[in-house]
Amino acid sequence: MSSTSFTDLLASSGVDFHEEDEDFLGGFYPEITGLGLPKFKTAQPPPLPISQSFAFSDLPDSPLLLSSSHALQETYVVQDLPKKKDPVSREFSAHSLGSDRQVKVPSYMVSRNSNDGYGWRKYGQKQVKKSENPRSYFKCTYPNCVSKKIVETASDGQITEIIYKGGHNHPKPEFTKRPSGSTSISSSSSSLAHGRRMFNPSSVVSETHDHSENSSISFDYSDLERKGFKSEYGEIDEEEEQPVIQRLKREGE
DNA sequence: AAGCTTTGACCTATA
DNA sequence: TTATAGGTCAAAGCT
Repeated sequence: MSSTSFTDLLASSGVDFHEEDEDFLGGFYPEITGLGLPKFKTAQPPPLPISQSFAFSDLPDSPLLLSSSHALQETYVVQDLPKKKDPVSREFSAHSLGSDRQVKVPSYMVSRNSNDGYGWRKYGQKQVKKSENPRSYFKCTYPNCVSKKIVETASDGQITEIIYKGGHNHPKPEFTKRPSGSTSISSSSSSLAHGRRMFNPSSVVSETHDHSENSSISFDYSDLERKGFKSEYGEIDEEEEQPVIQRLKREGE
């Protein structure tokens, strides 16, 4: 348990990226809140193109997480392991066990462009002290959507951490507004139109610190899952993520 | 022309 | 109360 890999977590959760997308949606219960800290095999990020394949939408729905009265701020973290220290452990002890809910997975579970199916607009970048890498701040471009994410990238372009804040109040757009995109984000958007696997923490909840919002959590999630997830998952473009996932599965064996 | 990124300045929370 | 760090704004330029 102490050395549970992310793949192990998935496996132990009955999750199969390939064949059980629906189960994955509803059955992914990462053991991050009490027992050991998931130790992902992130010692060295693979040099291959990162694929946004991890459906974060599952994480917040975990009863394990939501059962906690401390399910407050919606924050998900996707992080790659830095050189030495073990930020996963740090972060988990600092957040997952506390009031914040942060979930970390290897960066190779996330596309280089943080392609999660939504349109994001960068509104800022900052070099923070706690990390050697600059953070980029993104907002969801969907009208009235307050969802945000913070992406930390290493100098080599590798995403080392992604933090999601707030929730989308809308389903994942089928198409983005810039199919001809010229930037990294936009180019990622072009693949969004292919209906990639959604990465949608927000459809689950909106950013709130109010416990009463938990009611909306289940509502949003179930609603979206019924109406949108299945159809979206049904047309997943696995061109990138499958190899990654297979790799993960192999590593986890 | 619209929408995006960049980037320095400003605002705010926290110790 | 103040210093610092993190987060956001908004103008300018780019695609």
